[in-house]
Amino acid sequence: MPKTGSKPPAAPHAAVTMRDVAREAGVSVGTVSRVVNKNPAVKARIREQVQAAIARTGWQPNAVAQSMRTASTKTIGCVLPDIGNPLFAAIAKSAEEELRRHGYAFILANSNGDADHEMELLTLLLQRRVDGLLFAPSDEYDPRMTGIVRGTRVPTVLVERELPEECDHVVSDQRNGVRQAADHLISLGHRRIALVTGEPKIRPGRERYRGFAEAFESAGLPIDPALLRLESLTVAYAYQEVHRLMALKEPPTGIIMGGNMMLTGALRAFALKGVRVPQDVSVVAVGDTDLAELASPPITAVRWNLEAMGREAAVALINRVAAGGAAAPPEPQHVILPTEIVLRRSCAIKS
Amino acid sequence: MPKTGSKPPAAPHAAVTMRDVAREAGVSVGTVSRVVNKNPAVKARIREQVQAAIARTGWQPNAVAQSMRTASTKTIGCVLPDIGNPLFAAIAKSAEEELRRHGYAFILANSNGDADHEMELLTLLLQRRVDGLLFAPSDEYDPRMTGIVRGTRVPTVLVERELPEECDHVVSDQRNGVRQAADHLISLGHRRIALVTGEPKIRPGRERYRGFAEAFESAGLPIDPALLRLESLTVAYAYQEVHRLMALKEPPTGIIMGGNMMLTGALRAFALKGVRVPQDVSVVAVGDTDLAELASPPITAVRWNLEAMGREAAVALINRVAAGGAAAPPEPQHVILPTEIVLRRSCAIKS
DNA sequence: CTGTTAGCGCATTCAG
DNA sequence: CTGAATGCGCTAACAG
Repeated sequence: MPKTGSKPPAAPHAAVTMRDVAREAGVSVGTVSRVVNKNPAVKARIREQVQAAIARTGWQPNAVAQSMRTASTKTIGCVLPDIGNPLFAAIAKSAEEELRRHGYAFILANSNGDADHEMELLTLLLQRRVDGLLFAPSDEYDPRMTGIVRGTRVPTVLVERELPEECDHVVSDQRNGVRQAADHLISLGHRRIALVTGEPKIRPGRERYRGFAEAFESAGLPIDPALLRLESLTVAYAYQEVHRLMALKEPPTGIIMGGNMMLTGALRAFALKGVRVPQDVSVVAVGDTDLAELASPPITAVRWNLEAMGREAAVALINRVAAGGAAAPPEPQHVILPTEIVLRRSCAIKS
Repeated sequence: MPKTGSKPPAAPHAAVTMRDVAREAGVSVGTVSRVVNKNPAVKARIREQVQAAIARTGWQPNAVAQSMRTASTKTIGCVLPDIGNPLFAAIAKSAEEELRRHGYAFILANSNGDADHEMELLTLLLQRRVDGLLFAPSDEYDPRMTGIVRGTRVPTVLVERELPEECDHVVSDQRNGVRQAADHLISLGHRRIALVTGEPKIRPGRERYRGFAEAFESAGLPIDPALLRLESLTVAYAYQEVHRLMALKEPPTGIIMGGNMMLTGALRAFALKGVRVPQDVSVVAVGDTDLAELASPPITAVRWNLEAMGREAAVALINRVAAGGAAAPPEPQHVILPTEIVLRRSCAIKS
């Protein structure tokens, strides 16, 4: 078979490399590299030759080799408790979008709120040399976690969590949100108000309780500790504790569900027991969802901009990474997104 | 200052490498590599020395270099339409979990159902040399997409999509699900039944219509084309079309919302117009959600195991990747997960 | 303006 | 059983 002008498109898929392109174009690998990296110091004619050769060979740059050489992976690692929670799904989605617009890939991992597992994930991501970390730790006081975050040179941005001395963070103003929720119920005449939310080991747990306490304090009212359920953010916990709360001799007349998933548990408990909202109990959800909007009655809820959280976190990360430890402000940057309360029909005047 | 036995933990963070560990342990890099890779042909004593040196230096293997050398990234790329949709969030979550258990990292990207964007994402992931692809294309007939999938050597598993000749896939039996939904409404005496779902360019759109048609055919009933709305899976489309449907001179007496997000749109439309379920219209949702369960009345829904979808897809991928083009069955493997209908209180007998 | 070359950090021959 | 040497694919000096 006589040799024709152009070779077949490389061997049966023996991973075509830059060298193949160079040979095909009759130039050196350095020149191919320059064309790829848009170095302007390449003559137009040569550039075209190279581009043609790239097209002919079907070569695609090997990002692994590029990372090896440049010590930058253009990859962000993201560790969240649970992407199945619409809250984190929304944050991950908008963060991923913003990051990709800037050329970063997005490695996602779920910790399930398990600190041990979380350590493994962080280690894994660091070994993969991610350029930055988007992170919502399960326990802000875990010394292993703080050790890693402090020890690494990889820029880290926290979402809905804080390590104020160490990291940038993007959080929502849960304190004010719950404060408004409690104020609202108090203004309706409620005095026995329950708060069910997560532990103080993460920021939302602390801030929600704080907002709750502020509302009572400024109203000159005492908090009944029997109505505080501060142990978990899960649906199951919400279900169980609402159930118990409503079985009290003196049940609360108002309940604040301090967690995105928790309204589900509360509504399940109400359905089971035939509790009517708002006749039997007034409810405020923290975290607005389809369910809050479309339940009967629609549930008053505290909301904030999740899409902005992800985006802001991504922007913060990009700034840090781009600054490369250089021009970046040495002090951690903290952004706090506002919350607002959406009044619906789940809260009645205390009779 | 006299030299003490152990050096300071490397320079102020000059990325410690295997070479540093080797020097510290007084062995060669080859030996360090063997220890790390658990090569048994290393004397216990040396192994311990090396491990001590690793601990002392704080060295972490550089996964980028490993990938470069081994031509395997232990990374799976995942392109889904929208991680904000709980359906895909659940799939991504369980897939990620299974993959990580097998040592794979998980790069996630949202296509937003945009085919152009999708091409870029695929290209990006391929350049990053992912070991496999978990993918839900926006349009099964897009020739650019099929070209890439066919052309690459990277194993690809589709979820809720099919390219039966090219790829493994994991899908749910939407045809049967909608068939059951329609059968149910028909058995209740309904004849004017609307179906609102997505386009036939992706499997769920095709299969849902097929199940719908089967039910009518086997009941010997005609389909009124005016009640078919087959153009999109979005909340906005659901809202708009339900609105229009209920404004018809002869509105449907039953509606099947053929898409996970679509019940939200339907309930919004009902709320706005004061349409009562099931007095004014009976409703079946395809895709079970908190909203379907907890709405008033609770909505009859078709459901399937999302967690299994993600897991099965991950397993299929792992098998392909591990087989490395070798022992894997050459024919694509197809798994179809069953659906079931959950009867609730949203469907009434046609008066 | 383009070619040549030296590594990036590691796994893996091949010697010894 | 361990050390030395090679190269994965690419970028960035440096020469010319």
